[in-house]
Amino acid sequence: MSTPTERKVRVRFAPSPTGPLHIGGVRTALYNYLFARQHGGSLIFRIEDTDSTRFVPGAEEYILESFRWLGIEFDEGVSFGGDHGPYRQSERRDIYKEYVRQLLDAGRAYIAFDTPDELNAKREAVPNFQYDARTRMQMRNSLTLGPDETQRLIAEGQQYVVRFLVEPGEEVHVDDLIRGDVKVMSDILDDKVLYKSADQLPTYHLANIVDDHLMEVTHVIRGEEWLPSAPLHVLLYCAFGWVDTMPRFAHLPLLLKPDGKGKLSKRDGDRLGFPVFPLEWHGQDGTVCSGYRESGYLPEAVINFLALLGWNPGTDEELLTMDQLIEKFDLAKCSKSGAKFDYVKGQWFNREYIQRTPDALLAPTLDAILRSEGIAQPIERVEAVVGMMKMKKINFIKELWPLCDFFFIAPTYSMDDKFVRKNWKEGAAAQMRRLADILTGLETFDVEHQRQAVDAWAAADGVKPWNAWRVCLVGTGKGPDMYELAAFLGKDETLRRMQAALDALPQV
RNA sequence: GGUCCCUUCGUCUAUCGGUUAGGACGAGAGAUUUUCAUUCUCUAAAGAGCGGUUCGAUUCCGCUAGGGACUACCA
Repeated sequence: MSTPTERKVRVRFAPSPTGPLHIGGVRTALYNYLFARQHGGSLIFRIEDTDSTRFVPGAEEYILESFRWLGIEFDEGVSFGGDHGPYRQSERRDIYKEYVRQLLDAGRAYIAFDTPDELNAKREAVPNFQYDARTRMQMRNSLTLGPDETQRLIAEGQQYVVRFLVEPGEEVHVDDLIRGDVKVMSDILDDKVLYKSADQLPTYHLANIVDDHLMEVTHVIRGEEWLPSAPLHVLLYCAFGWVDTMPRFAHLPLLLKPDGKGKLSKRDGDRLGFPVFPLEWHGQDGTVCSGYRESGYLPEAVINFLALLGWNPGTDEELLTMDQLIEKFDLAKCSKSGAKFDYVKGQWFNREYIQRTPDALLAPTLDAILRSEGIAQPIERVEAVVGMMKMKKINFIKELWPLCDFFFIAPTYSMDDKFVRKNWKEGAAAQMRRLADILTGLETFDVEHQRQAVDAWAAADGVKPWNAWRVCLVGTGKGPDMYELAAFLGKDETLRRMQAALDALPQV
């Protein structure tokens, strides 16, 4: 038999369709993707829907669309095909039944009839009650009832569960790629429920191990919240006799709340004003959760930001493309401690990516905003504005509108504006009249011709007309280089605004 | 309560026994500038505590403290 390291790398991301995909889940998927790509392996998309009561319609599609947007690609699984299917656990009932049977026959599991109510009562009555070697002989199960009575109850239609029989006194080792050798005594483990007769489905633990085995998964890369149940999973591999091909584990540090304590949760987004989901989510109860896409994040920025939360390449590089991440990613370099979710830095990543993205790709976003403001412009004009303005201090394209409205709407003039007061001083009106004359005389109204003419005059007369000119064209202290702005507005509009300013402002 | 994991600037982190403990975000200051920005320069800012091991510990070990996760017929 081959060892996991010799086998072709196969990893999986296996969410349960109970709602929108959490940003922590996105990071887990990303690490799996990077790992798979780096090793020329496969990434599998499996749906873990063994809890029929928590199924949420639309969640699966939402998850798929999120990964499409982010550029995380799967090789096989639900909606991708592959020869290890089906990849939806609810479609694998018969497979699980077979393996439950195996465990039962081997005496590694047993049938229990205790109802949820009975168990709750027990937990109330006995402090720290746990269904295990110390207590199982006091419960209603096949061990205490005997085979005949067990068969009779089943035939009678009593609901039951199958529990894993954990032998005490054993030291269980979880060999974790990030944390090293994690030891746990089997005594502290409880006899976990593996299968429920009520819906004919296994629980996570059983389905997970059976599927990972059958799908030939070589590495299980998942969140730290699974570390406590990892020993149980190891024991299951042992019980099935699959230790030789047991996957290697890597438990990732958790994403923590930016403030206070605890792991990042759904509600923190609304509370602190940043998305915790990749895409906007519309719940059935009418609630809407904001998404990174709709908030104006570029997928590359989200990927880069997430990749560095819990891992780093060991160098000072921070801006990394997906290809670079694939090349540099290393599970051994993952940190062990949880990372507070620093969304301010996430915004910085977005700013960096906006500045690196071609104007033509950014223009449609601004164009949509302009249209919502009732401004329709040829897309080339919008693109030009993006080009002039994207170096401003903005984290999102939507922040551009208040900074660039003057491109499309003639300003009003007021001495109440600090910038106007400061720059519409003695001689300003005369300067602007002279400037208007110069501009009027220009045959070609582009940046270079303006610069030549105006700079020559400014140098000869020793004047600095630019700020007063900005008052005329913008109305206040913002905007791009004056020549670029004037060229964009065109000669007519430029002169019109200058005249309007001269009419409206004091003749100083 | 029990079990496990974790602990370097406010935050994300580098350091794999010997460093002026480095970088980034954020903050502050300055320079440049045709406004706002950009860019550039600089500043403040950290090894939880206590014991060991060692010639030498941020680094290895132990204890304490703190944080986190798990403790369902949920994943």
